[in-house]
Order: sequence, then C-alpha cells, then structure tokens
Amino acid sequence: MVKIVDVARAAGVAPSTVSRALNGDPTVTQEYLDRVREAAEALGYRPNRVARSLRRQSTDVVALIIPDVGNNFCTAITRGVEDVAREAGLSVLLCNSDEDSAKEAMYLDIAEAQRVAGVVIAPHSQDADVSLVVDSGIPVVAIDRHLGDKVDSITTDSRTGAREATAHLLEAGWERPGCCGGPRDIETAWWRADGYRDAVEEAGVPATIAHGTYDREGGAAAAAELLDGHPELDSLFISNEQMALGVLAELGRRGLRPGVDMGVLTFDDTPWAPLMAPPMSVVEQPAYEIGARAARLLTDRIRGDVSGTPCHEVLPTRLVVRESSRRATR
Amino acid sequence: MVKIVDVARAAGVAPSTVSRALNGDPTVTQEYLDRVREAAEALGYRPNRVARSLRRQSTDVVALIIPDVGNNFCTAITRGVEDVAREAGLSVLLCNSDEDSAKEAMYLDIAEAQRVAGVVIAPHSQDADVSLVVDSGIPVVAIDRHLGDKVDSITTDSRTGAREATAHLLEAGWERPGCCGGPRDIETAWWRADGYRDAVEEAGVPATIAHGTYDREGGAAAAAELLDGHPELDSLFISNEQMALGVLAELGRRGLRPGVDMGVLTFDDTPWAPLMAPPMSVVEQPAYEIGARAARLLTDRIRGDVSGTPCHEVLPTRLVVRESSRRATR
DNA sequence: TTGAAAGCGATACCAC
DNA sequence: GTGGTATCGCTTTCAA
Repeated sequence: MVKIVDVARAAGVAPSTVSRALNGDPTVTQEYLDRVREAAEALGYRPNRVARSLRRQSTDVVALIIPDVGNNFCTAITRGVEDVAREAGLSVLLCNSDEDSAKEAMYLDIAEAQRVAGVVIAPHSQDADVSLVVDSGIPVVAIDRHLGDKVDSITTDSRTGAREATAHLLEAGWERPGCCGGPRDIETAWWRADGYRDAVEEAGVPATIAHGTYDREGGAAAAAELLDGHPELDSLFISNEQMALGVLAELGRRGLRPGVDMGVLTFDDTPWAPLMAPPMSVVEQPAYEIGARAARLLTDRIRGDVSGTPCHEVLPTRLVVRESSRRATR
Repeated sequence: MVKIVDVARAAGVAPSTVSRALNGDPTVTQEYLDRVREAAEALGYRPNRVARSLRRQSTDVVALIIPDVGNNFCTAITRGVEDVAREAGLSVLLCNSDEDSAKEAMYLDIAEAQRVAGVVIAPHSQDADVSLVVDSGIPVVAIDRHLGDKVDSITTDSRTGAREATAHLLEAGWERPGCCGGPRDIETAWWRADGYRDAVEEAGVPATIAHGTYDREGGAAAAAELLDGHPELDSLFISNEQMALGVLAELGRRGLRPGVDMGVLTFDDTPWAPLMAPPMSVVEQPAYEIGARAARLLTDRIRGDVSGTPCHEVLPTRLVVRESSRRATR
C-alpha cells in the first residue's frame, strides 16, 4: 500500500507538500504540483480516507435513518438525499429502522461511533433520543416527522392534506368516509387522522377511524376492522401508501370495487397509482424534495454555513384526483 | 471527547487493558473488566470507530452499488443486504449508479478510498472495472449480472424465466408476442431477450423485439415502437418492472386493455402487481434472497471463511400467472 | 495477565 | 512556499 511518504520520497518533497498539492492548496508551486501529481500517478497512490478522517476529525458520510426503503415514499426521499449528498462529496449510510425504536437507537449509536458528518432521520417517535449524536456536534435533520423544536426539520402539512382529501371525498358524493389511520405513536399518522376529523366534523358526519401499522398488514387490518364494524361506511381515506396496498387487497377479498362500491383516497403518490384499477386518487407528498432539502440543509450545517437557529420547513401536499375517489354513476 | 487513555487513567489501568476489556478479550481479569466498564460508563466513553478502522486496516462498512433504489427489485435486494449486514455488524453505504458507468466507477473509487470491508455490485456492464477494489483485497460480489469468472456472483436464470413466460403467453392463446427488451448492453436484458427468442422460435413464431432503457420511459418507448411498427402483435413480454409501468401507461394512452386487447407479462413481481387492472402476471425473482445471499457470501469472504474459488449462484425465477397474461374470452 | 510503546496514514501547525 | 513533525484515537505486538 503506497502512502503519502512514498509519494513524497519519489517526488523529492515533504509529505506535507504532497498533502497540500493533492488537496489543491493554492500555495503550492506549479513545479512541485506537477512533480507530486506525476509521482502519485506513477506509484498508483490512493489516499486513505480513513486516515484523513481520523486526522480531520470528520468523515464524508451521512447517515440516513428511515423506516423502510421498501416504502416508495422512503425510497424517493433516499434518492433526494443521495443525489445532493453526492454533489457535496458525501456518501450515504443507509439505515432501516423498521419503525423500531431499538433499531433506530442502534443506528444512532453507530452513526456517532462512526463519526458521520451528519444525520437525516425520520424518527419513529417524537422523543427519539438523538442527544448522543447532537451532543457530539453532529448536525441532525428530521424529516417527515418532528424531533422537538431544536432539531431542524423538513416535513409536509399532513393535516391539511388529509383534510382536503376527506373534503374531496365528501364533495364527490361519498357520504360516510372512514379513515384507515397509521399507528397512534407516529406523528404523521395523528396529523392525518386529525385532518380527516376536521373535514368530517365540518360536514357534520361522524368520524370513524381504525388504526393500523404503516404497512400492508396494517392497512388490511384497519380496513377489515372498519368494514366489519361499520357497514355504513362508503369510502376510505388511507394514511399511507403501504397501508393502501393492504386496504386494496382487503377490498378485493371482499369483492368490493374501489371507486364503485367504495371510494378510496390515500396519502402518497406512487408510479403505479395511475395504473391501478381504478387509477388511485392520492395526496402527493414531495418526497424527493424532502430528501433533497434535508440533505442540502445538512450540508449547510456541516459546512457551518447556517446560523444556529433551527429551521422548520413545512412543504405542501397536493391532492391528485384520479378515479378511485370519484363516485361512479354506472 | 473522552478517549481510551482517559478511561485507562480513571480505571487505573493501561490503555491496552481498556481496549482488551472493551473488546471482550478473555484474558482480562474480572476485576479489571469491572473497573474498566465502570470507568467507561462513568466518563461516557464512546469508542472512535475511525481510529479503530485506521489501526485495524478495515472498516465495518460494505458498499452496495445498484442502478437505482427507486426500482422495487433493487429495493428488495437492498433490504436483503442490509438485514444480513446488520446481523454481521456491518453498515451499508448506498450507491445509486443509475446505469451510468462513470457514476459506478466513481463509487468504486470511493469504496476503495473509504477502505470498505466489501462491495456488492449490480454492475452496469460485464466489463465494469472492479480491479481497483479487488486489487486492494476488498471482496466483491456481483449481483443480478456477472462480472467475469473470478468475481463471486448471485444471479437468476433470466433466460429460462423469459422462455417460460413467453411460452406461457403462447399457450394462453396469444399468437404474436412481442418483447419490450432492456438495453442491449445489460446482461439480464439480453438473456431475457434470448429466452423470449427461444420460446417464439420453438413455436415457429417470428421474434419481434424493441429495446429500451430499463425505466418507465424506456418501457413506453419500446411499447410505442412495437405497437406502431407491428400491428400484428397481440401480446407483450416485458423485461423489467419499471419498463412494465411505462408499457402499461402507453397501452392506456392507446386505449388498449391489458389482458383483453393485449396480453401482458413482465419480469419482476411487486407488491402492486396483483392490484393492477388486471392483476399482472409476472416472472418473480427472489430479490430479497439475492441481496441476503450476496451479503452472506461477502461476510464469509471478509472473515476469510470461504475458500478462494469463486462462487456463482444462479437462483431460479418463478412464473406467477395472474390475469394480464390470460386471454380473456369476454 | 498487564503495561509500554510503536504504529496505522494523513494533516496542519510551526519554523524556516 | 516548503519541510519537519506532532497528532488524531485505537490496537497490538513485545516484554515483563
């Protein structure tokens, strides 16, 4: 393994000069620069990032802690983070927490031990403990969910999104929308349930909510609970994309046709939503943008470019009406 | 930042003893062990992995280089890799190559500079240059696609999968299947085109193939090309999941109903495939398993548990017949 | 079993 | 502008 001293020797200069030359220090003379580059090239020198990280007390890696890459929303966030991180010369350490606080804590621990440059996290609960990382001076930005006032966050306005969605269902002619809500301990889930509640209450319709986990099983279970216990429901507002898949499966099992027998509208747009039977109406969240902005904010913090006051960005959602929420007149 | 010498001082032992104690060296006396643990705890000592990595000349990170996490197949692989890596105490560095050799090379470079413990890669082309990494003694396992005989690989039998799929289309009563194939320079794409060719030739039907990129745009373009140029086609075999989304969109634009006006069968199963209109028939690949096995193989190599001879695992695909490939008689 | 000390490889300070 | 060198924090010989 050829190291910096080897290059130095070959080029007839000091190691420090090699370091400067290779790192673009403008004080290095052209002549030395050439000599160093040549020697490095000739020897096939490859800088050791680990050594540099130790010395510099900082790595060029950011940790991204999300519930599950299997979720399209998370995936899009991940792309956003990765794209801007790469631009900034940072790599992304991918951590799936599976909505499990213990796993999350483990990853936070690893991130700190690894001395990552920053952390982007979709915290399972509002009081996830990021102090370990924060106290080490590692910038953290929370996405999708908040993490107290002091931690930067990029979120979307779930409540408004849910309210608009439910209101749309009502306007479309559905009279009794139910809500397949996410876990009670996840922030977005209660905002969305609240938004749903806002809309039905305003319409003078009773709120009917079932809570399930943020996955397909949870969606199916919530739908089953609602369908079994509340035959009066004629439409469903669903709290996230994975749940929607479960709800749809459950409807299928019962021979209920979305958009005909049962109005359906879900949070999160996906590439397949327009291709379903019928095309799904959704509340779109700017997932890629969330990731990209989070990464941008993080890199700013890493560079120290940003004043100390915490930043809380709330991005808007967008209602995309396709077929599943329209009351068919056939 | 409290370091190992601080703990040593507090515990009244040598740094080396602290290191041994904390790393579970059995030669450490119980008494010292307790003292060290106590001191570490009291001081809130957090080992610095970077320093350890430098000293040990090895990190506990593996790089995963895939075309795009946005692809459900890649996502599933990613979960597989992450799950077994975590078990083995390794973290995953996520790298999206976007089927771009330059990006891929850049990530390979980073992986080497970062001195990762291993690399799992779905190489863009067969002659992607992993020598940089391999020569550094970093184990590499190729997934989905091969990388010469000397690099471990976990792939699936694309050709057979494609042949069976096309044969099924023919058996189902479709008479002229076309093929929306992937890029010519991607191995799986030509294996799948070959499998398609095998089946149509055996049936004495002409092969009609259009090549597109492995994404939605590519799928739409390939479908358009086929539909415009070959009105005789009555069904389509599609080379991957993302292309399928594009193909379906294109069919929709032309008012062609899958499974009725046009038989459709695609590579890659997805959570939404059964929920489409109509439910999609697919060639399922064991994506999670590919990732899991690749990671397992990699950890074995990292530990040096495995003899030097390269391992080439080929996993089987599975034809899942749903509705889109059945010739409706309505 | 424990301690002392030599590195791992790059960087950045300080002196020239 | 360049060189010498201490240092980042940990692990691991080697000697006791």
